[in-house]
Amino acid sequence: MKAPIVSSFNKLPPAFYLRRDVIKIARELLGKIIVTNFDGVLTAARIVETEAYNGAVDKASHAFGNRRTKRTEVMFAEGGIAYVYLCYGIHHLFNVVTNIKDTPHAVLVRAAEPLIGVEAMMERTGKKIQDNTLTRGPGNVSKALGIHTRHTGLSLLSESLFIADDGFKPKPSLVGVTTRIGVDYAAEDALLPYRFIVKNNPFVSGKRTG
DNA sequence: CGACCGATCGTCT
DNA sequence: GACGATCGGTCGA
Repeated sequence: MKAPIVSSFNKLPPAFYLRRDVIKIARELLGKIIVTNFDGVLTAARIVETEAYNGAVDKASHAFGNRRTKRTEVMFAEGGIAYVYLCYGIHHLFNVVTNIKDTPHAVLVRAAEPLIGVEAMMERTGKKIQDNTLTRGPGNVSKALGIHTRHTGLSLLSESLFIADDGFKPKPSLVGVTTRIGVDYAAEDALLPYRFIVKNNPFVSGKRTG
């Protein structure tokens, strides 16, 4: 199979990530393409599910109350880099850091649709058959794309990891909004409508369909 | 279907 | 020393 021309992908510019409204950015990331090129292996997938984490005022955010630790420090940097952390000792969850320096906003990518490098994704995930679970759920997205905690802090304008816009946008009527998954501990903030999905897309995780 | 459970380890208390 | 922004398997209805 012929390798697609990656250079035709338009990287999202720094200005995309530097904006103040992380909710809006989370919605706009639907339809964008994550491209990774680690160790000469090219993979790409279109984002179909995201969650916004609204920094210091969001009880669900690791940076709630402006909590700075070694792990969360990258969220306080200028937008346009990756925040990757280990969840349950097993899963490497990929987030997009947004907003200006010292405002720790982030968008968790929860699901995507494979575009390039399906075979590599299957090898990385150990899946023997290609199905909707390949890039369904945040743990699987990272695993399939080869994203690891070692990549935390890496620029999203780098050659090995970036987010691209090919002009595709999901129809507004197909964008669903729900509460976030797995953040019950966040009390009233667990009720915020910060999760965005492409309706009817089989890669979307969870059961809340918006 | 839904409920439950084990895996596995860096991070923070 | 406890606990996850999870996943995949199993068990029972």
